[in-house]
Amino acid sequence: MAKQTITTREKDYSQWYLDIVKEADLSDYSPVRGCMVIKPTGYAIWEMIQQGLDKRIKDTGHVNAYFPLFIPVSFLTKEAQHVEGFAPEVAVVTHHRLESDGKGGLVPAAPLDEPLVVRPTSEAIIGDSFSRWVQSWRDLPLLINQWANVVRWELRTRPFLRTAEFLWQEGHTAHTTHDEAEEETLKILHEVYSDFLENVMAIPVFKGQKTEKEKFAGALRTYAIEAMMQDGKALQAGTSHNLGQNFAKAFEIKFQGQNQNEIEYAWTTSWGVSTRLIGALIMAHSDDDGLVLPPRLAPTQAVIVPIYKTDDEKAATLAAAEQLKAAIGDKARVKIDARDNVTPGFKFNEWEVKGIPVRIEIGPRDVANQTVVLGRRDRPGKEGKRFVSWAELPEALPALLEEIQTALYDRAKAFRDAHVTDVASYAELAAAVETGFARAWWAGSREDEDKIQLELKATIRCIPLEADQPGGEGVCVLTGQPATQQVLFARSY
RNA sequence: CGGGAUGUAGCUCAGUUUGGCUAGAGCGUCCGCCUUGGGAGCGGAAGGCCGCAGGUUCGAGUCCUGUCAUCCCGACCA
Repeated sequence: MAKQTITTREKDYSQWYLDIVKEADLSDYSPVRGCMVIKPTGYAIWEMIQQGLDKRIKDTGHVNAYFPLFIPVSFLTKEAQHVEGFAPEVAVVTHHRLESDGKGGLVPAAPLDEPLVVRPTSEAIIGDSFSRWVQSWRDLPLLINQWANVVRWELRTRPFLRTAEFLWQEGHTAHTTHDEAEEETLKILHEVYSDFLENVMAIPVFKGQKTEKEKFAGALRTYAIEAMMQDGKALQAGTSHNLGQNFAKAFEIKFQGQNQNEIEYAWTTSWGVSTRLIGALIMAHSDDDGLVLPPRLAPTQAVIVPIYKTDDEKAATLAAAEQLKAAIGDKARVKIDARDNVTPGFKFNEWEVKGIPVRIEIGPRDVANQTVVLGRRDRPGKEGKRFVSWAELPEALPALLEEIQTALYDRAKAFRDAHVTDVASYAELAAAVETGFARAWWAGSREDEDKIQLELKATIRCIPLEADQPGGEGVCVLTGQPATQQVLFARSY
């Protein structure tokens, strides 16, 4: 039987998460507090996320570029809301040389004329570039994305969910009108973020608008996708901001219009998702046996484990494995685990902990019968095992992978639906956020939100977009006033 | 930034209460044999500035002072 090295979700959800990260070999701690080493297994998942998003970003007309890591501190002060939001957590570079202190140590020696901020996000430095790139209406829209690392000196960190340094993509665009910027903001939310999470990561998301209290520092409006984790808490998985003309005014992004001599400020947007998505992935699908990867995202979709005793059997099973891998070709991403120094049982467990969607076993009996055993990760034990002939495998495997993909999405969706409660009173709201999301009519103020956060540790995650809004009118869950919109409350990561 | 805990082998930890001979275990690693359909077994070996600095003492992993770091919980977190 498997050694239990992973804390169960029921016993300690937070520890379970940390155990999965460790046992699946996704990341390692670093000598610097809050920073993280992303190990090859974890980085391979990030590369899959990058590929899927990069394609969608380019398909919607954007191009990649790269902007500097360092930002003059004065840039950050140009947009008042922005500086207020980020100042508490920026890392600052103040010197550029180390000299010996005479005792074997090194001390910073040469102060910079102007301190440099290590980017916590790039609206400022990109706004500065945009101010020079945009002169005419012909220069718009300007549709840029960058893949980069950013630093936010967080006080409390957790692997992938919140780290001092993290990897992300940030899109930055400039447009001629408010409506065009708004359209861009929503297009990213739907066609890039939501599409990728639901169809590739198999994570159902709520798409909605942030309240004034929760929106991005400096934005006109913020939209987000919110996912539910298995403990019923919310994780903001991606954001898309309509920045209005706030940053254009702060950074002088101006253009001359088509039919007039007047100079206008551009309308800009920004949007991003990060390595936090790996945290979302873990908490959406994994179980007490380890990581569970949705097939479309899995860097390796199936592992062939040969089983043998004698040299002859070894030769026969390995040859069969190679033959089957070749027959599958590019229909699935398959790896052969030919390691000779660990037992099949060890391999089974290792690939299970690492979340590989399908395991293919080939032993002497299978060679004789021209079959393999397929085991699916989302259904542990005998229940998920079945025999398939060699001839059927190249078709059966991709079909099984798609079946698992759908099953994972359906399972996550069913879980989420079962943990969203419509609430009509404060008592019901308080009870609902203990175990999941609460949907409520809302007409409260920002102060009312603060009060609920203080008392219930829950915030308004979003005001769901039309598709999820019932329309009509109701009664505010807190104030009893007439309300025209519903919101989702939850505790969040 | 507040509260709690921990720093001893690559990893997880025991030993510290009550100072005392050459600092231990399990896992992992290396070598050999044997094994392989759900984390095998036996034998052998390597591996330590006991976080760092100072102090008390005949003697410090253990007591005292200081310091650094990490982890967990909370507050904060576009």
